[in-house]
Amino acid sequence: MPSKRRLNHDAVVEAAAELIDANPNQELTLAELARHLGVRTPSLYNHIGSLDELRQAVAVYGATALGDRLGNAAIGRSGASALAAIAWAYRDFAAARPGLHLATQRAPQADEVELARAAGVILDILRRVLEPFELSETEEIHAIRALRAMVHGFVSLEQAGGFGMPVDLDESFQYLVNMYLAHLAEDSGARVRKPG
Amino acid sequence: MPSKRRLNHDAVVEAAAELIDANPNQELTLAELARHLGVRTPSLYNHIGSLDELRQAVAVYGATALGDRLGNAAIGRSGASALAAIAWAYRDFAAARPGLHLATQRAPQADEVELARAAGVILDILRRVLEPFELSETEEIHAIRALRAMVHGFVSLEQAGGFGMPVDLDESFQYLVNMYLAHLAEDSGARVRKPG
DNA sequence: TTGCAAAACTACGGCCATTAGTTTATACTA
DNA sequence: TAGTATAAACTAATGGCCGTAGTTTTGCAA
Repeated sequence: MPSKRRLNHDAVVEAAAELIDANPNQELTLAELARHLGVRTPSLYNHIGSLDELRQAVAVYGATALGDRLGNAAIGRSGASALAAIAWAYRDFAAARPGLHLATQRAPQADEVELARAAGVILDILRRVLEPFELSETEEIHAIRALRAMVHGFVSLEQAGGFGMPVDLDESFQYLVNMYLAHLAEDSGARVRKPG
Repeated sequence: MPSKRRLNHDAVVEAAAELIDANPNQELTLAELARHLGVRTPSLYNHIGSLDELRQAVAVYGATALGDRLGNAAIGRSGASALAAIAWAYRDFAAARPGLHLATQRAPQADEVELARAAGVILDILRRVLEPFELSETEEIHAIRALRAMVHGFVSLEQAGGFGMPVDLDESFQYLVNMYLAHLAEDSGARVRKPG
């Protein structure tokens, strides 16, 4: 028997995240969320400004959760090992919270501040993990963009059911990660081997 | 002065594609499409079954257009040159028709037949272009998945505004393509160099 | 010229987001 | 412990959307 006065902003955002994880393909509605929370739709407006604002909050929530996971994955590792762990942690996150991962993609324009902060955390993690490879500033950005594109693309296609062939997806993902690490080792190794 | 009896299924689908290209971020509505076509919303139902069915038709239209572009890009090229041309053609397509590219992603479940056909065309193009590398069946699938993931991921992040750093995006894309081609050459080259 | 099929229309129902105004529960104060 | 203020719930209502039913109109074909 739920008493009144039990919701708050975070509880609504987390419930929305659960809802889209349960049904990643259909989009979030306030009506469905209210039903799920045992509340009338207008009551949600005591805690959120609008559906769009809620979507933004969910995106921030997802980006923060993702950053936590990636940061944890990198603890105690360095170099190629850390990069591989991060890549797999990203894929694990998307598998565990598919709706949240999707919601994090659709970038809203306004109120970028919080989302940018969450994205900045992830960027910092990647930068620190790439440090030992001693890339130039430009190369580092290329490398970060490449990693993000590869991992995000693979996971998105996988979740959309875009990979139909009967070959193990884990192996394909490992193939992709290996490609990235080999390229990085080659670039970095070439520089180390040719010091002056 | 538009006369009556001028719409048909293809015209509606193409108008929908134009509409989402003009506004890739907001989703397709029949009301807006009808306004754009100078027609009342129910009139559209003479040519489509439902909004969902229209979305599927737009996805098929987009996948077919993409397949055409990729096929054209590969004409007269082979090996690494063909792969690079295909990657760039994909990115060009997404830049030219951002809404159509997005619509092609969201894979509907039902009526997969037509979409599967369009996807099969693209798969065949990639397979034929990869032939000279003489990969095993499994390696070929890994290679196709990797290419799709990289290109799709880069383009998706680029269009979502996910790349904020001030470094040229063309160069980053080239970095990614080079990584792929180098990996492929190494694998293939290793096999050729070590024949027995 | 006339008839018919298809493509347009009007009218309507149901669901959704959102706003306005009201009631009620909880927490703080005395 | 009793009273009050605040905030969170509610009901009611609006306008937009998709989709259906039934009607009118158009353009082609006989």
